[in-house]
Amino acid sequence: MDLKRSKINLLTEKNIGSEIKISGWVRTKRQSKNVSFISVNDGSSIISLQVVVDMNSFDISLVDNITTGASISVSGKLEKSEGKSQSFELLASNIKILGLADPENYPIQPKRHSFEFLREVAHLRPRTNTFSAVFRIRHSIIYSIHKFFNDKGFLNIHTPIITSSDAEGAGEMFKVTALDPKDKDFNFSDDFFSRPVNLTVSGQLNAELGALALSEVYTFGPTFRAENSNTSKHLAEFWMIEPEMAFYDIHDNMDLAEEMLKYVISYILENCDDDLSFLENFEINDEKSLPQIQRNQQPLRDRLSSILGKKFDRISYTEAFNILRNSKPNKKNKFEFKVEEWGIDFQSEHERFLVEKYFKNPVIVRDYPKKIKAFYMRTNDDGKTVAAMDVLFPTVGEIIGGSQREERYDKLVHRMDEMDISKDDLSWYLDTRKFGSVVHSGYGLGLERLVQFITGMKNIRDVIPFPRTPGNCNF
RNA sequence: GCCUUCUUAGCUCAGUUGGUUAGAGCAGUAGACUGUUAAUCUAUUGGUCCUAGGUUCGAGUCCUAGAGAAGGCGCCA
Repeated sequence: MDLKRSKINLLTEKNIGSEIKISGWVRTKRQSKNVSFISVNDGSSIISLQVVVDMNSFDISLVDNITTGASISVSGKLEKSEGKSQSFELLASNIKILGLADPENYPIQPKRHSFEFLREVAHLRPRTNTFSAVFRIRHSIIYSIHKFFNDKGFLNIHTPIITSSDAEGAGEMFKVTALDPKDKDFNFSDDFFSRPVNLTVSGQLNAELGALALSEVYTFGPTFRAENSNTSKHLAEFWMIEPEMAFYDIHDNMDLAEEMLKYVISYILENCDDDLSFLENFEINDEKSLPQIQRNQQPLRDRLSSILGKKFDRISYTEAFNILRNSKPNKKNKFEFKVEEWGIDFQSEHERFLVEKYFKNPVIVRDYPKKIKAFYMRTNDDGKTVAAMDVLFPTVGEIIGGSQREERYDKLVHRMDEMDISKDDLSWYLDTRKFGSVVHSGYGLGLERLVQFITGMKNIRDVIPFPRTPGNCNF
C-alpha cells in the first residue's frame, strides 16, 4: 500500500484496472446517501479526476471534512466510469485529508467568479480552471521561446536588473537605494553602488554587447517601468524577450520576429489543446452577453491558426500613413486623432484600423520617422527615417518593437548629440562601434502581450501570477 | 495623468418617479436523496447599501468631497 503518486494528466484508459494514488485539491463534491463524487485537480491539466466514495465503507466525518479547496490524497482502483463526463474514475479505497479548507472562509467556490474578484485573491486563483489553464500555457510559451532560440543557436544571456544607465528613453525608471530616502543627509555617493541606480527598463543595450561577440543572443528577463499607465495592456513589472543578432539587417530581423511568433503559436496549438479549448469555450460563453459587434469574429483556436496561414503584411511607415490618411474613418473624422501630417506617431486606433480592418492580418510597419524613435536606431539613406519595425497584432496591438541598430560610430554620436544623450555614460556602448562594429538588429517582445493574445485573456493582469500596476503591489 | 462608469449578503447581481421590516441565485448551516457532473429537493443563517458630510418629514436612490475598481485614451512591450 505504498503507491507512488500518479499525476492526473498522465492517466489514460490503459491504467483502467490498476491500483493508483493521486493527490490534489478538491474542486467540488457531490454527495448522496450511498455514494459521493469528488472532483480532484492537481494542476497537471484542465481535467479533474472523479473520485468515487462508497459512503458505506468510510467514516462520514472524514467525507464531511472533504470540502472545496481541501487537499487530499486518494488511492484505489481506476475503473471505467459509469458517468457521462469522463471515461474513467477512481474508486477510493483509502482517503487521506492532507489539509482542510474551512468552507465558511475559502473564497473560491465552484461557480463563476469575476476576474476582478480573483485578482484580490491572486494567491488562490491558480486553483481555478481559467487561471491554471493560463499559467500552463504561459509556461509552454516560455519553454517554446527558449526552444526556438536554442534550436537556432542563440545564446541566452542575462542582462543586469539593476542598472546605472538611464539614457534608454524607454520610460520612467524605479530608483533603487539601500539608504533611507527621507534622511536629510541622503547622498548617492554614500549609497550601496556609490551612484544612482535603477531597475532596468530594457536589456537591449547590454544584449547588443553580447551579440557583437557571440553573434546571436537573447535576454529573457523582468523589466520595470514606473509609468503611470492604467490600461489592460500595461504592467509595471513584466517579462521581455530581447533577441539581438549580429549580421542581421532590418529584413532579417522582421523574418526572425515573424518566424518566432508563428513557431510559438503553432507549438501552443499542438501542445496545449485542452487548455486552449477550455479558454475558447469560456470566451464564447462570456461573450454571449455582449452585442455581436463586440464579440470575437472567430473562436480562439481559429484566430491562432489564421495567424499561421499567411505571411504578415509588411509596409513602410509612409505606406501606412497614406493608407490611414486616405481611409474612410479619417476622411469622415471618425478617428479621435486625424492623420494629416507625415511624421505623426500612430495612435492605437490607427494601428487597430490597419490590423483589424484594412489588412485583417498581423502587420509589420517599418522605417518610422526618426523624430519619434530612439537614438540607437539606424538612420536610413533618406535621412528622415530609421530602420525601426513594429509588429502589430489584433486585439493586443504592438507586440514587438525592434530595429536595425546604428552601427556607424559617427552617425550614432551625431544622433546622441541631437537627442542630448550623454556619451560619457554610454562610452561602453560606443566602444562596440569603435572596435569591429558590424550590422546588427534586434527586437523586444512583451511576454505578457503574447500570452494575452494566445489565451484570449482581455486584461494583462490576468496572464501574470502577481500583477504589479500603479497603486498595486500585493502578494 | 485625463475622460466615462461602477461600489448593495462570503460571491454574482436586482432594487421602479426618494416612501414603511432591503431581495434573488450561488456558497454556508440543518435535513432528504441509489451514480452525480458548477448534482437535485426542503428549510434556514447572513446587510456599516464603499467612507464622510449635505439636501429632505423621509436617502440604497439626490448633491459635494474622498477611497477603491473597471473600461477608454495617452506613454509603451
